[in-house]
Amino acid sequence: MPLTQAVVLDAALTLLDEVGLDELSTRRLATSLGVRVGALYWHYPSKQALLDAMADRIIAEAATMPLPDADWDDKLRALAGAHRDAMLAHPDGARIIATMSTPGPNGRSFFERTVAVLRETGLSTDEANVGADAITSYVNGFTIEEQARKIDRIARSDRDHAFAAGLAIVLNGLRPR
Amino acid sequence: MPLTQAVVLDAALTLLDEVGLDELSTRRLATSLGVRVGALYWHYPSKQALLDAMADRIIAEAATMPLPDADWDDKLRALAGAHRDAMLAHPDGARIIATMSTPGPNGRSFFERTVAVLRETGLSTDEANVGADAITSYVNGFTIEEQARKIDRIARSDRDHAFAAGLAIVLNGLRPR
DNA sequence: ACCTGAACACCGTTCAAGT
DNA sequence: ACCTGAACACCGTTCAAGT
Repeated sequence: MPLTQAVVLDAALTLLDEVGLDELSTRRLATSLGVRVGALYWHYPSKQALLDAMADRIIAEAATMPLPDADWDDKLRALAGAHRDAMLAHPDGARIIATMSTPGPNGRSFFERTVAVLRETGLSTDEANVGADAITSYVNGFTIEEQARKIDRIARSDRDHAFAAGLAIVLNGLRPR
Repeated sequence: MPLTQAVVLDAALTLLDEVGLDELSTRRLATSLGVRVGALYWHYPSKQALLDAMADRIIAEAATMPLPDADWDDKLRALAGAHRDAMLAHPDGARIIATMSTPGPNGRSFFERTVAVLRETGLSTDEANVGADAITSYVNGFTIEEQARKIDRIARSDRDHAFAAGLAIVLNGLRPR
């Protein structure tokens, strides 16, 4: 059967999990699929386009995760935690998100979910966008640093605690008064 | 005269400014210095080691910038702004910081300056470290996103405003009560 | 429509040998 | 001490030609 975008994408994520981003070459990917390199370019116009698709797939889980029926801050904690977990689920996941050229549909819908929760607290659209930007920037910044430099050097539970403590500061800054 | 680490580093930053990170190869760098590729490996053990040195040089300006004689939040705004400006001063500056394998002396001393300001507000060492982590993560996350995707698509003044608004949320979360 | 074959123009790194 | 020459083992991308 012929290749499809979805098959190439799945193989790319599998290869990422096996070898990491630095070893993820189009040629290795082609070999893993049993085709020649050139074949990939019929399905994706460039390696970056494939990386963009991988990035959007990585946040897909966070974008579709069910929200807890709880207070606004618990909802935001759940969203931010799912965002971080999605990136940590693959080697260099955060770096792939950080380097993507443009956010995909899952990335945008994840962001809109955060905006929606903030609107529930009484924020205007502009204020909610700023708030979602602050949370997203914090999560991305923390997780990129964490995944690039702390993995296997600091225990996961300690990193979870540090993440929660910083998030608490951001959420505290968003608390309605 | 023979090459030195400093000369190689300066040439690498110049080349970065000219062609960006994706075109910054050891071979182009060697050509710009008038030597063969192998010569670089006498001064730096790997390209990543050179990128780490570039990262630490990029934050150097923020690490040595004089602090305003003002309130704690104005000091933190000055530090965070200098941090962002330092990364924006070079193409892909934020990406180089995000991808560095380990923070250098300037990066660490910049972080310690942030911690010191937070301690002045009455926070414990642990609390100040969490706070500095939150601010740093926010600045890195915001600037990576900004530099990767918004440069030349959104006016600098609008990006400055968005940055300040998000930072205000983080600082608000750190306000002593 | 989808892929192969083969090329083009590159990479980062190593290391004996030169000076 | 510092660099050259030359190689090793790769890259991403393109595109005529095949099926």
